[in-house]
Parts: sequence; C-alpha cells; structure tokens
Amino acid sequence: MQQEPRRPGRPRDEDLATRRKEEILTVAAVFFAETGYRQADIQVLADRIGVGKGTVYRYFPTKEELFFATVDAGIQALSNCVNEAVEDEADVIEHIRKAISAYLGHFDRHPELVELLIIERAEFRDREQATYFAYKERNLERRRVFIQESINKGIIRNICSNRIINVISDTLYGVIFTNHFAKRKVPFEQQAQELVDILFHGILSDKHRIQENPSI
Amino acid sequence: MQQEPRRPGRPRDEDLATRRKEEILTVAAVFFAETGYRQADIQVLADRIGVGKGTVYRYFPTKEELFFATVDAGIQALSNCVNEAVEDEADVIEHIRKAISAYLGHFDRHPELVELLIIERAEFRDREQATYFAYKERNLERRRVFIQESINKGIIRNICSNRIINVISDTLYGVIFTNHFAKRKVPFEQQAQELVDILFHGILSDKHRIQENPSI
Amino acid sequence: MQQEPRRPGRPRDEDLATRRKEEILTVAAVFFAETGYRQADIQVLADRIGVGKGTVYRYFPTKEELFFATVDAGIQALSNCVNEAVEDEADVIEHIRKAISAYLGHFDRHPELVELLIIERAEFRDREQATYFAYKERNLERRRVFIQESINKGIIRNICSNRIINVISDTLYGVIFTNHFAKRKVPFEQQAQELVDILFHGILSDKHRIQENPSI
Amino acid sequence: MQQEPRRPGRPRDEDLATRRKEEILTVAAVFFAETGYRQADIQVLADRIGVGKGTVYRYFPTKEELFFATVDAGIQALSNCVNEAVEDEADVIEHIRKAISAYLGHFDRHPELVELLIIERAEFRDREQATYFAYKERNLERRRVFIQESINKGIIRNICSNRIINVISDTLYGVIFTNHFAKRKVPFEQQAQELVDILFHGILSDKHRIQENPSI
DNA sequence: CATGAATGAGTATTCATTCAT
DNA sequence: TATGAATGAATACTCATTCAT
Repeated sequence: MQQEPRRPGRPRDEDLATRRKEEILTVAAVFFAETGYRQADIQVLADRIGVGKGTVYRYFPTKEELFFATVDAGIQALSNCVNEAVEDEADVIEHIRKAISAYLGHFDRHPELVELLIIERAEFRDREQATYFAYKERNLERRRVFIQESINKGIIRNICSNRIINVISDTLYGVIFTNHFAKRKVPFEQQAQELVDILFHGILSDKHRIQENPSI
Repeated sequence: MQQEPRRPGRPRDEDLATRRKEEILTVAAVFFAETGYRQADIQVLADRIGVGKGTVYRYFPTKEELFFATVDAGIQALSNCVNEAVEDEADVIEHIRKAISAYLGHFDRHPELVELLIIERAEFRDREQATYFAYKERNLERRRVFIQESINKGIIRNICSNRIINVISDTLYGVIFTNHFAKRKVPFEQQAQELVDILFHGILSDKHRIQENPSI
Repeated sequence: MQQEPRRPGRPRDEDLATRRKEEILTVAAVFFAETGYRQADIQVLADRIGVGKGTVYRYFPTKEELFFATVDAGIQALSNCVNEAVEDEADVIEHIRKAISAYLGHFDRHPELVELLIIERAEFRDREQATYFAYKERNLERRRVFIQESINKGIIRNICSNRIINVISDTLYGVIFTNHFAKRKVPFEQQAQELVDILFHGILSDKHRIQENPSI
Repeated sequence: MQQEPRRPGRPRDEDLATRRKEEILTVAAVFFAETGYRQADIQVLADRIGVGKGTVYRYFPTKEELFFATVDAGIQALSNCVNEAVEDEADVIEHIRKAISAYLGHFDRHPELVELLIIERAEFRDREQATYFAYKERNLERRRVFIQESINKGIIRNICSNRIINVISDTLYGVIFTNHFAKRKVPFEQQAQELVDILFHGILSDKHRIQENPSI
C-alpha cells in the first residue's frame, strides 16, 4: 500500500497521548480518593506523576473533566469486571453469586472507587445523574430480562423483577460503602456467599416460615 | 430541688441560647445539604437565618464544628425516631418492620440528612469514624441481643447475629442513598413492607428451596 | 420624631462605604492607567491603597466592575466639568470655546482618563458601546439643538448640525489622544483658542476663499 | 552584476521565507485586532494559519516582535497608500483632499489597523513612541514644507504651519477612531469631502465672518 | 452581646516559550 | 526545517475567621 508522504515536523504521537492519559487517570483516581475534590491541588497531582502542571491540563482541560474521567474509567472497569465474571454462566444462582462476588471483589481491589463515588455526589450534587447510576440504567433492561426468565423457570419467586433488582443492587451499594467506611475485612468471596444465602433464603427459620404458610 | 438564689443583673437567658443554636442547626443542615461544605459561605447562612455572621461564630466556633453539630443532630433525631417506633413492640417480625419503616420514613422526611452523610465522608475522610457509624456502634449490642433472642425463640435462622444485622443495615444504607440519588418515589411504608418480605423470605421460590433442601 | 430603637450590633456605616469606594476609585484610576488592565494586580492596588485585597473585593465584586467604575467616574467628572463651564453662556462662539477649553483642561488635569479610554477599548472590544460614546450619545440631542439654533441665528453655516458636531467632537477626541501620546505641552486655553479659530474660520486664506466664491 | 556561484545542496528559499512572513503578518493583524494582545494565543494563530506553533516562532522570535511587526506593516501600507494618492497632484486643495480621502479609505478597508493602534498603546504604554507617531514624524517635515508653500502662494491662511498640520492630523486621528468605535457607515469619499469643506472654510457663516472682520 | 468590616491564605487556569523528534 | 509536547510563571477570586464598634 502506498505510504502517505511523511508530513514535515514531529509527527503527532497518538499512542503517547493515550498512555499519558491513562497514566494521569490512574494516579488521579487515587489522588482524588485520598484528598477529596476541592482539596486536590493539580500541582501536587502533577508532582506525583512527575510531569508539569501544564501537562495535566494538556490532556484534561479542567479539573472537573479530569475528575469525571477518573470516575468514568472506574465505573467502566467495574462494569467490565462484572460482565466478564458472569459470561456463559447459565445456572441462575451461580450467575448471581458470581456477579455479586465480582462486584465486591472489584471494590475490594479498588477502594478508591468508593471514595470517588462519594466525592462525585458530594461535589456535583446538581448533576442530572451520577455516573454510577447512569451505568446502572444502561444495564437495567438486560438484568430485568434475566430475572424474569429465572422467575419463569420457577427458580425465583414471582415478585416484580424490578423490586428484586432494587433490593440486590441497593444492598450491594450499601455493602461497599459500609465495608469501606467501617473498614470491614471480610474476604469478598465469603461475603458474597453469605449475602447470596440471605438474599436467596431470607433470615426466617424454616419452622417459622412453615407456621406462617403451612401449605408448603 | 434547691433553687440557686437569683443573681443580680440581667440573667443569662439560657433558653435563648438553646433556641438560637437549634435555629442555626436547622437552617444549616439544609444549607449544607444544598450547597456542600466547601462552597457553603457562612455569610450566606447568616443571611438566611437573619443574623450577623459573628452571631453564628458565637454559637459555633468554627465552620467544621457547626457542620458536625448538624450531622450529630440529624443522626440523633434518626436514632430517636427509630427507637420510639419499636418501643414495646414484642413481636419480632413486627419489631423489625417498624424499625425499617421508621428509618426509611425519617430519611424520607429529611432528605438533607442523606446529603449530610455523603458530605461528611467526602470532606472529612480522615475522621476516625463517621457520625453515622459511631451511632450504629452504640446501638449494636442491643440489636445483637435482640436478634440472638429471636434466634433462640426459633423465629430467625440460626446464623451469626452480626451477619444478619449487617445485611439489614447495609441494605437500608444502600436503599436510602439510592432512593435519594435515583429520586425514587415509593411510599416508605410500602417500601419497608417489601424489604421485610424479601429479607425474611428470600427471593427463591418455595419449589426451588425444597429441591435444594428436601428435608423441610 | 420617634427614634427607631437602636438595633443590636455594629450599625452599618453607609458613609464609610462611600468614602472607601471613592478612595479605591481614585487610586485605581491612576493604577489602571499606569499598569494597564491585564497587568494590574489587585493585590498591588490594595497595597497602594493600604488595605487588604479582600477589602477591594468587598466594594467591587470583580476587577472588571472596578475598572468600569473608574471609567464611569472619570467620564462623569468630564461631563460635569464641561457642563458647568458653559452654564449661562449665551454667546455662541464663547459657548463653544468654553466647552472646548473645559474639555481639554479636564484631560490635561487627568491624563489617566485618556489611558482609561484606550484601555477600555483595547480590553473590552466586544462591549456594545464604550462608556465615552454612551455619554456622548446622552448629550447629543442637547448639542444638536444648540447648533441648530446657532444656524437659525445666522452665526453658524447652514450645514447639517450632526456633521458639525461630529467634526468638532472627532477633532477633540483626536486632540486629546495626540496631546497625550505625543506628549505635547501646549497650555490648554491656548490650544482651545487655536482650535476654535481654525474650526470657525477654516484654513483657507480670505483671498482664496473669495476667488472660490466671488459672491461674498 | 556577477552571480554568486551556485552553492551545493538545496538552496535556501528566500522567497518562501518572505511569503511565510507575509502570510503570518496578514493573519496575525486580524487575529490581534479581534482578540487583543494578551488574550491572543499563538497556538490559535498558528492553527488559523495552518502551521505549527514552532513555525511562527521561527519567523518571529517573540509574540511582542510579531505584534510590532503587524503594526509596522499596517502603518507602512497606510503611508504608501497616502503617498501614492497625492503623487503629482499640484493643486493644493485637491492634494489635501486626496490625502485625506486616501487615509480614510485605508482605515475603511483595514479596520483591524484601528484596533492595532489602540492595542499597541494599551499594552505598551511605556514605549518611547508608538509606531503611528514615529511614522508621522518621519513625514512631518515634508508636510510642513508643503503647507508653508501653500501659505506663500496665498492659498492657506498665514498661521503657523505646525498648527495647521496638527489640526488636520488630530482630526483625522479622531475621525478614524470614532468611525470605528461608533460604527459610522459614511462612504469615505463623502466624509473626506465634508471634512475638507469644514477644515477649509470653517463653520461660521459668511455673514458672521464679515461682521467679525469687516475689512474683507 | 451582636454585628459586619477587614483580612489574606489558598488554587484553577492560561499561554509564551523551549526543545526533542 | 517543522512540529507539537512539555513547562511553570503569573493572577483573579473566595471565604473562614478576627475584632473594633
């Protein structure tokens, strides 16, 4: 194939730009999580990365955009992580357990993401929709279908599928915050297992359950 | 009880001071929730209350102390609300349902408290323990005993009581955030009822539950 | 008359505010004229005045507003100066001479105003109308009437009054800039006299004028 | 004339350099006029021209030099324009009218030059002499001689020739600024004609002029 | 006691200029 | 030679806190 004649001057290096952006995002995520948004001085961030302040601004035109980019990247990684975990898992119960485990595992490995979610909400309370919830909405329909099929198969109780999704996702949301803030140290696989047990079977004893509903 | 002999001069008006503090706290809670911590200008707060800026500083020596006081007051009110709701309720299931309903109802009436919790964490991430979790810990033992007794009575499954408490409280924590951020508009009593149903019975169908454990 | 009961606290001192504003404006006019708009550091201005930077911002919320306020004040003073000079002067020629003399005298005493006009235009070229021209427009109709009357009296040539006003005001505008930039040192009364002479009689010799138009 | 023997290698393309410089100057003049000096980002200018930022710096070592070069070029063009217009025009009155018309016409076609003059003064008020006035001085003597000859011929009144030159040039200076700032739309030939009329004959009516000086 | 005038520490962002490629 | 990546100096503005009245 005919090569374009090389234009004069230093060629624009797309890869460099990508690498720089990623490097900045990685450091920035932890930095924002440690420091908060307001407190975070871009000069200090630049020092940490080992570049000039102007370089950071070269790749992210404002502090705000940089922050949102870190949140987006974090949420995207979470999303990928969960989706990969459940791929090809047909068994309903196992599917859900794997999803929960992946979700908890991701936040376990990336505690900074919990802080970022908090910070996003605290600093940008006027935003129409936080990144996390935007992402949730994009996955909602797929999950609703999955739950509905499980109901049709007779595995899940016949309750409104949205309610089920809400309980699970609210619980997980609460769990990651509480894990982080209360500095809980339960291994995430065990925690996933325990959550699944309670979410699936409830906390009532079988005895009491039968008293309530002797037809079983 | 022996009265202090009346001292000469204009008596210090303790009530006035208390009323002032309360008024400031009430307005400040909503103000911080709307504005965030950093952005919140004490001058603007003072204008809203209708006093001078110096007066606010007379009652709360720093902005930080004022903020923590609003959070404390909010959490205290939540605590009172829940405790009053369950008073004298012996029935285990009803006791838990009432507690959940009271908790959700309080945040429903005081959405600013959700913001305050977020803001506290976002701005003061170095604090040993957030107000909410400090309060939770103070109530923990009482709740653990309650659950353990319910287990002993055969009402609740024989799982570690802490796990049960954690699941419930994490779920609630997740629910109030999600209610607020996603602007859900379910009536809180109905939401409480639905949560109790799932937390107690789980999401599995009876059919599947029996397949898993035919001994029932 | 019944005195209002004194409100508690330090009373707001309106006079203080006015004096402060004036003090700031006076120093700021010269400061901007010396330094330019962009270069002018409010910290340095505050140092010159002998107050804190915050105090300047207390009275003028932005640098831009402060700048415009200095220009407004300068133009207002110019306007007053010219209007007072021509008050009660019925004689047309003397009236115009006095106006021109007052105008030139004001800029002679306030060379900073020339700079402010330049700076305003250079920095705020997108403004609908510069302060100077806005003020000119407000005086336009009165001047037009004055010229028209002089025409009717047979003192001024019967040319469109707007053209006459334009020539005079354009000339003056050009004169003050050139005086300032070329550092001319003609006494302003003399300069006014000379301008009036040429504007009134033109530069042609009487001989040539008659050759052109022998009917005179 | 002896040709230099051709040197080996690619010859330096002097023309290319000159063309580049001119292209940069042309775009820069409008750019500075639109944007102001401080705000003008060399990167943006380079983008407009379609070259890299470094290229601009290759031809003009600093932003300041680039700016002065645009002003110089503009003033030079003005000067040429006026000089060409009056070439071989012996009639005094027509000579002056042509000069004025050429001057106004040039600024009419190059409104950016008005802005450049303003900007130069606003940003570089410490310069010994603005470009415009330096150029004026270079033409001064020639013009003085021209006026003096016209006086000697009895066409122009016997007033100090400098005063006459000043009035004319100050008026023109004022006119171009006012045309530009007040967005006047008079055709420049007509405006020149009207100016010449008033400058030559003055604004007084013949009747009044004779009353003043009955000897005519 | 209540008030509000004064203060100045703290920080995002811009853009001329340099220089490796 | 042309380019554009990197740099950091420079500067407006906010707001907690103090303290004279």
